[in-house]
Amino acid sequence: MTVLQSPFARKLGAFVALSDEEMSALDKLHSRRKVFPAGRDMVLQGQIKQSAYILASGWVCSYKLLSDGSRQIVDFQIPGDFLGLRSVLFRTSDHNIEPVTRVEASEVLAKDLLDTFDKTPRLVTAVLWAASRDEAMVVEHLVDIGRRDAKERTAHFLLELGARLKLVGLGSTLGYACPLSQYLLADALGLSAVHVNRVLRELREAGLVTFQHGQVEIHDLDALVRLADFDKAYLDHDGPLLT
Amino acid sequence: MTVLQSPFARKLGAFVALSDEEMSALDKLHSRRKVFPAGRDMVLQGQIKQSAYILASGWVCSYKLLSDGSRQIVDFQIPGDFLGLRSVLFRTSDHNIEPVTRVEASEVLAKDLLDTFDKTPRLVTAVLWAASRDEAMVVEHLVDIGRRDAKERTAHFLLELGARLKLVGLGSTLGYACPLSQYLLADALGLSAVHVNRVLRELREAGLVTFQHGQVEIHDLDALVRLADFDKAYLDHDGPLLT
DNA sequence: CGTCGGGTTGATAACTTTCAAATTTCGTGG
DNA sequence: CCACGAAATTTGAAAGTTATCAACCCGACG
Repeated sequence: MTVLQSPFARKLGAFVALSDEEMSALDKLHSRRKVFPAGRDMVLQGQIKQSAYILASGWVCSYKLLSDGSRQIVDFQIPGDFLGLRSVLFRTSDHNIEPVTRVEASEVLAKDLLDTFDKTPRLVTAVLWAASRDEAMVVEHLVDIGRRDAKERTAHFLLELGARLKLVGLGSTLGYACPLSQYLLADALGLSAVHVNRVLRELREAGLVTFQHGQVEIHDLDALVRLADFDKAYLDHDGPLLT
Repeated sequence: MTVLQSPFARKLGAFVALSDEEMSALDKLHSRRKVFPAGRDMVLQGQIKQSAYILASGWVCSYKLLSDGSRQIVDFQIPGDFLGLRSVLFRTSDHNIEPVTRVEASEVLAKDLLDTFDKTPRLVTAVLWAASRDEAMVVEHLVDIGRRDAKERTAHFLLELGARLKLVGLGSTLGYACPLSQYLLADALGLSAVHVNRVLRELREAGLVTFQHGQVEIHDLDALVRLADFDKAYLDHDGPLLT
């Protein structure tokens, strides 16, 4: 067992107990380190032969554009997350990926990924698990937008982000650094930026949570959890299922 | 190559060219045929050790309940779809699955699934692909709810359902049989049933599409596609990527 | 010093829900 | 074949939520 695991390897290891060989196959995927400035898309909707990425630092968002110019952010990715799996598995990408901040990521070529799958098949199962966990998050996001009003929705979103960041050591129950603008938040929550602003004010004035100057501070976790009907079960999964 | 492939095998074959051995491993998963009456849940949120299912006939929906009693339907599954993968991969299910009609399905025990993965690893890749395709649908659903108004949303949903049914031979560009009530539609679209009713009337009166008596009839496909900003790219993927 | 991208606020308009009450459809037993 | 009750659909009116439009403020930055 390597001492210096990548966050990505650690995540997969949570589901499949990885051998040294599998671990080193994962390490090889990290060889093409790249840097992306904030704002310039890494992956484009409709484009073919895209790469995947393993995020080392920074935040990105994946989103879809509609023909009327509006956009929906599907998810944010944080360090340790795997991006663009669908861009590789399908011939053409069905979404865009944009760095929210400056980003460091390892590019994973489609061929390298498929080769790795071929040589170390248990890694496929691990990736399947990781993909399912991502899907669970998208599903929760769907529920959020479909059945919660703006206040509950925003609260839920901030809690989820906090829980995810905590898992990778980037936040605590008290708060976390959050580089998102209210516009990004709006596009993720399916609201207008103006309304997000009002909702954040309400949450702040109610003493629940503040989001200012790139910092989320959770002042009343219990009340927030209650308001948002937040259940983090879909995020944690203890101990490897496959040994 | 077997002549009588299951719809599920055919679907996986669209991504990975399957050997006879892999094909027969898939067939073995179909041995526990079961029947479920409409309305009684097959899988329950929070329950552990659930099975997965391969749907042979009938429709089911997967949904989440909120503490205030409202629910959000995440997706409908139609014959050939694989259900409850996440219930197996995670220890406990994060969603409910309810048959919309009488349903015939093959139960797939967690152990059998993982054994199959172990013995025929390429099937894992195929399942990963299928899961990614499902995720793409959930993502599109998310965009639908987040950024389209009720009319566009409903139109998009009816088109997507049609496209999916056409893929398995259960519908055409002209229409399809649809066993969903307006309540189910509402829970899927994040609307109230009353509003769904009004929107359906508008679509009908505009001469675009009718949904009555369990039958969806598409009267003006072009206009509907334009209204909904529908792009079925996320649904078709021609020819196996892995050979 | 001027511009520009956030953030903030108010007023108004648009969309959707909720509540309440018909009306229709459908399965079942007589 | 008909009657009946339950479930689904339909419609209107009123209330609530969120978007849009239009300013204004502020700090960063060239």
